Amino acid sequence: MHIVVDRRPDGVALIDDDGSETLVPEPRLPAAVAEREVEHPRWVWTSTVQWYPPLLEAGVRVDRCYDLKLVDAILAGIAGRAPRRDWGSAPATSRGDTLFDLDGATDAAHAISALAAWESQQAAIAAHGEPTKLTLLVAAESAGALAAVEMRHAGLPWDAAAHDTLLTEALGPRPPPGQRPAQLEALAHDVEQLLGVGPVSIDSPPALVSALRRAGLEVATTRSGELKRIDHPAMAPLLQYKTLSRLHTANGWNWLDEWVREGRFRPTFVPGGVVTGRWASDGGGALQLPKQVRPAVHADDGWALVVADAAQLEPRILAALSGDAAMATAGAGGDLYAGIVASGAVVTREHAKVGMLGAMYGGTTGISAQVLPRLARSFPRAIGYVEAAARAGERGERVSTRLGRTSPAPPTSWREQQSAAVAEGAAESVVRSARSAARSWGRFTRNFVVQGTAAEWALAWMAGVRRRLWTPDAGPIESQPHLVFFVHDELIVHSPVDRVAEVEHALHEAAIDAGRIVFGVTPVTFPVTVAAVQRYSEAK
DNA sequence: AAGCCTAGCGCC
DNA sequence: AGGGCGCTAGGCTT
Repeated sequence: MHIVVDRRPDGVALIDDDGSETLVPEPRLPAAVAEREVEHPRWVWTSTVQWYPPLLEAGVRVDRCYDLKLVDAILAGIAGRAPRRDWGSAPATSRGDTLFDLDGATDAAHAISALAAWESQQAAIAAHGEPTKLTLLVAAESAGALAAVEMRHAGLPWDAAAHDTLLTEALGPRPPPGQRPAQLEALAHDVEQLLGVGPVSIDSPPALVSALRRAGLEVATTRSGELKRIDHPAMAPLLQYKTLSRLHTANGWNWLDEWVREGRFRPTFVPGGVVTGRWASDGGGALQLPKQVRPAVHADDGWALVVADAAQLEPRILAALSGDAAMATAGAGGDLYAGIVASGAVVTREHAKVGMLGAMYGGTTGISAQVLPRLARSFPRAIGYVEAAARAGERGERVSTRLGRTSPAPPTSWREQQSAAVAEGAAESVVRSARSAARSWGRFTRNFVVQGTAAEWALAWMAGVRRRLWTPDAGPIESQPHLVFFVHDELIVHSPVDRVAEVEHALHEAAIDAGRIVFGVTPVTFPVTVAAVQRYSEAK
């Protein structure tokens, strides 16, 4: 038995094999939106990552969609709605042509209930104080989900032979399973000899700490930062061992075997996977691709990788969020940190950079803390904005991104800790640890507003690039310039060499659009650096 | 054996 | 006593 979902003038029909129909009310849309929807249908479905891959396999590219699960997660944060768990297995419905054959009455029931979810979500958005912004967020989140599935489908072009060569040059030939590569073996041997306290289980931090202490070195951990400050001949081979061991275990031959097939790395991107709205990845460590292995990311013959990076995205986001005209001016020249130096606020570009990063992360030590007062004098609105977000977090309040994604409420245990600290006769240690926890939550909310809004800008950018790259009736996605990689503020497009110029144009234009979409009229610019290369490592 | 935690390091 | 992640190995618990 099959049930076909079909759109009708008076609603959405679920048609059974025997011709019987169940009519579900058409979700209502504002007139202007409805008109646009007719020209550019937006598929409403429970989950893009669930439904889109088989469509792509079948050669179907979806232009726009509405992802019920992703929107549900956003709204659950805002309205205190309980996130829904039982989405069932059926897509909701199409808006436009028939897309799915649904199998059986159970799926039909799911389709009806998903339609109800759509209406409930629309009502929640309409009731929100900023429905227009929220609608943009929902559209951007859903467009990102389409791009995520498309990027996995196309895959990142990967030169496995080049990867093998760089591994062999660094580690020696690939060893049999269970054995250490020759270079790691040699370095481990050197470390043992130079420490002179017998055999050392170099891969076990506790064992390594005790060996170092036996050798008379006062260390608490085996972190490379701590080891670097120690003057001892064993430190050089030990630090090199750690670097190479990391390469071997995280992105070595095993990784290559598992993740690269037919010249493509196909990671699973997880839209909305991070609390701030950033993407996460699942498997392959896609968002932590080390610079060491980027020479293996290689365009096909006759193609190029167009690598684009949003320059100093987060401080620019902060400037726009806070309406800091002085910081907008500092960023107008293309290098925001150089602009901060030119403003006279600080003396070096490095101070400008670590100062701004510290302001956005809540740094309290070092150069970052030293230059903060100077930045606060020159850019009071920008610095004031993150300070206010931090204070709100310390009070247990929630904060919001530009388009309306909200930070989670602090856990109950946090609230109890705060209550205990203000109770009469609270021990000083209790007060101290509560204050520390409050500051910590404040650093989270401080960063949330910037990181989360930057994620919104990046989604809008990606959606604009995706739309510009696609030409209907010109073959499948992977035969045209197409997105292949995304990391927070960076995009890679795989493009035929003779179309690179238009791809570069698309990347620049979409960045300008993204600023307008997220912030409306703002003096803040969002420049992107673009480089067409053969290997990822040649960019930047 | 499987599941969970920690240390440590990679990325933005 | 600087935000957000994912992954691996070691080492513990169940």
